[in-house]
Amino acid sequence: MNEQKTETEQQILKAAKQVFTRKGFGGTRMQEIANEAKINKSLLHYYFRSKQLLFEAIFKDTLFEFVGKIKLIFNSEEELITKIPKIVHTYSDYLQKNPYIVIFILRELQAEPKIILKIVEMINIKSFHFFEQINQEVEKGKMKPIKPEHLFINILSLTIFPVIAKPIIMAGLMQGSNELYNQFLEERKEIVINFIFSAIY
Amino acid sequence: MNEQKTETEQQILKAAKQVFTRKGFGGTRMQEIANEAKINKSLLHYYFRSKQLLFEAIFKDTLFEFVGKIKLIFNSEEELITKIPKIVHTYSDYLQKNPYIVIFILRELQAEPKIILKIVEMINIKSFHFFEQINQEVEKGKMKPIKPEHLFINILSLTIFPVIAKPIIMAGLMQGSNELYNQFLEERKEIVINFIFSAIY
DNA sequence: GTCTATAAGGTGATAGAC
DNA sequence: GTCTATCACCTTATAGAC
Repeated sequence: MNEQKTETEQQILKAAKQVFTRKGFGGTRMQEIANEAKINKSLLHYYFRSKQLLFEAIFKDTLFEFVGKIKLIFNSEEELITKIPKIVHTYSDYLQKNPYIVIFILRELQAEPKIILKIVEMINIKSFHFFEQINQEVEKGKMKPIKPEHLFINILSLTIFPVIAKPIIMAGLMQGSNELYNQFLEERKEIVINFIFSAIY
Repeated sequence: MNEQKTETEQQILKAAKQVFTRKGFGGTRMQEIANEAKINKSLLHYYFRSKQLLFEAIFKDTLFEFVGKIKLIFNSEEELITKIPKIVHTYSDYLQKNPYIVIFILRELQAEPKIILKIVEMINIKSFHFFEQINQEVEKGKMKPIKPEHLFINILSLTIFPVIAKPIIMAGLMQGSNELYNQFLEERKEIVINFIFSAIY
C-alpha cells in the first residue's frame, strides 16, 4: 500500500505506527515520531498536516491489517479439522509478533468508535466461509450445535486474550518470568486446539 | 476503603476514576476531572498534589478491585460443577457493568508494568482453591487432563474478551446494533459454560 | 523537500486572598 | 478548605529561509 510514497513518507508511517501503537494518540508526541523516523518535526506536518490526520492514517491501516488477517485465515477453503488448528497457529504467531496492536485498536476504538464501521463493513465478517462451514457441519450432525458467531468469538478469545493480558499473566502465574510466559504461550497453541475440538466434536 | 476521607476527596476519586478509565492517563485533563467532580481544579492538587499521584491512587484501586474480584470467585469453597457457572455469570455481570476497566488496566500496564507486581503478588493467584480443585479432579480421572493455569486463562478469555472487543463485534457481527450485542452477551453465558464443560468433562 | 525559529494555545501546578 | 489569578512549561502547528 506504500507503493507510490516517497521514502521519507514511508519512514514517517513506520515510525508513527511504532509510537502510536505503543503510546496511543494521547501519549504520543510528534517529536518522538520525528526522532524515531530520524527526520525533522516540521516534515511530519508537511506530509500529513496534523497529528490527527497522521494518526488516522495509521489507525485505519492497522485496523485493516488486523481484521484483514482474520479474514485471510477464517475465509480460506479448507476443511475445519485442519482449518481450526491453522487459525490458532497463524493468529497466535501474528499476535506474538505484534503484541501492541490489539490493545491499541481496542483502546482507540473506545474513544472514536465511528471510524470502525466502514472498515469492518468492507471486510464483511459474516460472509467468511468459516460461518457456512460451521452451519453445515452442525446440520449434518458432525458437530455439537453451536452458533458460528459464538465459536468464532471463542476462538478469537482463547487466542487473543492471553497475549493482551501478558503483564497480569506474567506477574500472577509466571513469577514475573518472561521466559516462562513465552513457554506458556507456546504450549497453549496445542492446548487451545484440543480444548476447542473437545468442546465441539 | 474510603472511610476516613472527606466528602470532597471521595467526589474527586469517583470523578477521577470515571475520567481516567475512559480516557487513560494521557487523554485525561485535570480540568475534566474537576468538572466531573464539580469542584475547583486547584482542589485536585490540594488533595493529591499531582496528576501522577491521583492517577496512581485510581490505578491501584482499580487493579485491586479487578484482581480481587477474580480471587473472590475462583477462591470460593464450592464444587467445580457449580463453581464454573457461577464464575462465568458473576464475572460477566461485573464486566458488563464496568466495561472500561479491563482495557484501562491492560493499556496502562503496558506503559508502566512495574506497578502490578506488588498488587498481584499480594493476591497470590496460584493459591486459589480453584487450582487445587482442578488438579484433584484430573488426578481422580473425573476431568480430562488440563493444567489449571490454562483452564483458568481459558475461562477468563471467554468471559473477558467479548466485552472488551465490543466495538468490533457490534460492527462486524451485530450490524451495529447495541441491542443485538447485549443479547449476544446474555446468551453467551450459557454457551460458554456448555463449551467449557464439553471441553473438560 | 527540508531545515530553523517562533507563534499560538493548552495544561499542570502554585501563590495568595478569603 | 476553597477560590481566583497566574506562572512556567510543553506541544502542535506554521512562517519563511535555503
